[in-house]
Amino acid sequence: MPARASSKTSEASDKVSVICRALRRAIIEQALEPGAKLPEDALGERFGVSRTIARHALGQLAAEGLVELRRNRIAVVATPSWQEARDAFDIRIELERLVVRQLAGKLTRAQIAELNAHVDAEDRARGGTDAVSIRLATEFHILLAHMTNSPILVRYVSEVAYRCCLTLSLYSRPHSTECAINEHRAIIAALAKGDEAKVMELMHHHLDSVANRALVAPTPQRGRDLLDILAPYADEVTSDRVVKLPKIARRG
Amino acid sequence: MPARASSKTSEASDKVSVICRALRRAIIEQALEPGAKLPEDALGERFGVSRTIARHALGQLAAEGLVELRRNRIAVVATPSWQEARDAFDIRIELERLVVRQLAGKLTRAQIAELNAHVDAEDRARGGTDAVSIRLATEFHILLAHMTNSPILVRYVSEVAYRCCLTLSLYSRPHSTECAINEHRAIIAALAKGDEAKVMELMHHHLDSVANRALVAPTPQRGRDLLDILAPYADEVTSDRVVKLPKIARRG
DNA sequence: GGACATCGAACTGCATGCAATTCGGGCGCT
DNA sequence: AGCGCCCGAATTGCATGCAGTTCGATGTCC
Repeated sequence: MPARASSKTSEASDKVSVICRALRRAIIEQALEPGAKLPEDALGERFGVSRTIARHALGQLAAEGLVELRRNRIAVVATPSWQEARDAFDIRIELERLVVRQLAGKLTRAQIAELNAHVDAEDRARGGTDAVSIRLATEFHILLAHMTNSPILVRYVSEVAYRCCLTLSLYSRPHSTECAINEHRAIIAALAKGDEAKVMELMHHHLDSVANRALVAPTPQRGRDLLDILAPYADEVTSDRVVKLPKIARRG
Repeated sequence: MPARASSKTSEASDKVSVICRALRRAIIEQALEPGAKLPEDALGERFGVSRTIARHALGQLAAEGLVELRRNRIAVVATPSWQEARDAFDIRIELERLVVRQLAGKLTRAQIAELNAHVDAEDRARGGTDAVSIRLATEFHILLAHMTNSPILVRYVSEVAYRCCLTLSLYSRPHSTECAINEHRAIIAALAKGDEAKVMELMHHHLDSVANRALVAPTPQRGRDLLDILAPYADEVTSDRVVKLPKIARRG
């Protein structure tokens, strides 16, 4: 039997929403790297809308944490710190445990088939680029969330999964997606079997290992802002004698 | 010792942010009831800004789930369904268990004092209106989240707590806040003692009982839209013979 | 009395324009 | 060369204006 009566949870077809979706996808596929500039004019021109709309879209994405917005400054793709990335994964683990807890033993045959089809797609994409693999893996989790029919859960899982995606492009070493795919299959099996405890454990382990593979160590440097890197050392500077830093390594 | 090095996590001082904060507070204090209309013009005039800014603020609040935005229609304060309210509480329980798990045994004396001071304030407000009590109780949880120094966790806990607040004004019977205050004190004590398992259990029970006190039963009706109420019955109507409803009970 | 059509007011969707701020390259100085 | 300054171009912050849609009161007919 289905987990709950179905209902549509799709996003509106506003121009704003269209731009949001496009940017979101570009970001998680790493077409837009963390730190990439997103000027309102350029976005507006690219999508055939006015700056007002582009601006609104950036506001939405900033609310989701995918974009960083500072007053009077060009918006940039978010560059989460290592700690923020770890926090995001911790939250994600709890949320997705909740997802599979609600879903265990309550999926229809059609839903299980849909999940399997998705993992098949992941399998086929193994030869392609990392970006596509990562996107598909993320979408598997979002697909699961959708099946709870809880719009709020869908929103939070999606957001936090996107954020995790973002961090992968910052801190990840070239990783193998194969074991992740197998873990997806195991989760589907446990869901179908209805073993609630088992599937929660599987999901926990799955996300934890993804996080550990990705967030190898607090080795930022790459893509980090100089000021952030030096922040821990700032306390040692007496405030009346501020060190003027030479302008090197300033990412444009 | 402190849980983590402190950092500021306050919101920007944009005009948009100011309006967001004001509306958020008005909503959770029930000055604005669910379903209340929020025309862009009126907001702009009230806050001394243009419609563009008011519109942007509404977009942000919609992203947080506090406001409902439908194309070409006046924005309204969100009216969550009973099921959505239950979902929000379920998510909240997981998130706040994570909060206290991270915090157990890691609070400074100053932080514990701050928490106690807050609960004292809750105590003093017991004679006042329900709205203020609810707001203070909610802010206790947000204060806890802040102490994790995880901006992401703060954001999610805040959002979901506000949403829960919103549902209280919809489905809650006149409730007693006293036991909730005692539970807050118990949580502080367990945090100070560093009993991780105990505090997670306490938080779980606390939120669950708040939810159960509030969400007494699937008894919508009040403040619900007629169409939503009748949605479950819609399946029984053949689509070529749509029943035209008389225009009653249309909330303005 | 109650359902329906109609029309003006109200409101939203969006683009554009102007002021204020930031960015970045070139110039002069050491 | 290296560093700081300055100024024009680029960019954001915000208000306003116009077109299209919705809302609701009124009048009309049954």
